[in-house]
Amino acid sequence: MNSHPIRTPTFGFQTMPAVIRGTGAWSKEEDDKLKAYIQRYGHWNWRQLPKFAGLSRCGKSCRLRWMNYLRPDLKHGSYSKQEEDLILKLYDELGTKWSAMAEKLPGRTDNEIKNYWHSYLKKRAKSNAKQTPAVRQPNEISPENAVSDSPVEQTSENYPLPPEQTSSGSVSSTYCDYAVFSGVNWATEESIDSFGSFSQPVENFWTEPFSVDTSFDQSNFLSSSVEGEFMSSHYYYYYDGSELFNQPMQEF
DNA sequence: AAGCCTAGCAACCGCATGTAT
DNA sequence: CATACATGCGGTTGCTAGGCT
Repeated sequence: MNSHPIRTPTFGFQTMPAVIRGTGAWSKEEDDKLKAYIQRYGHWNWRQLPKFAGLSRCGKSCRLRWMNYLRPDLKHGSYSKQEEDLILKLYDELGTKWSAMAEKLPGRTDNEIKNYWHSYLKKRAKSNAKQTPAVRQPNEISPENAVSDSPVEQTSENYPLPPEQTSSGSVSSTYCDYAVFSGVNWATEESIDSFGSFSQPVENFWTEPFSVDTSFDQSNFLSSSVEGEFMSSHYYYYYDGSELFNQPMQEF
């Protein structure tokens, strides 16, 4: 499938570029802008982000695009048998709590799981149900499944707390303040240098729309989904595979 | 070859929840 | 405590590609 067709439900295919329209399918250019911006500064405020990233999109749309498609830790492609079975099992336990399911399936998003369920697994579940008539209702917790012992389970309690709002910053951020998105490989000295100094991004960041800096090779940064971490002069950054956090240095 | 149908998937929408003021 | 704002979640829509007739 063409990954970025320009189309609009209202005006028809390719009548108006998405970058002008600000809705519809994302163009390669928009993806690059968003990806580069978040890698450089993090998603400190989704509502404001598109303005600074130079995108004609609403924050919600940017968030969705990042979460469901651009995040470097995402798996794309077909599901393994184990994943299918796990989704079926989780649906049995959780019902339509897609985000909760996504937590147990590293690299998969709630949207993706939901789509996969509706397009494929629902049928499989139905055929299974025919074979085994005594089917539990979704959300009904079975005794054998009541205790989650999934090795990939991680709750917010497992993470260090997100940063407090700093006295100098007027913007609160739940996850990452002007953070460079960090994964392994991308925390090399050269990588950090290519972004510029961490001690000075804030001023331009608040006042200038972001322009994509193509001087670094993004594919190198996106090639790894392994957890990683690095330090700036003031904050400690770490990436747990799905979220980026930072902590004031004194916390460590 | 052309038209129709359908599966798959990206994206949108509205509501719920969490957090700051 | 009330309100506003930001974010997250789940349901739904609509487009494309590919198979079928």
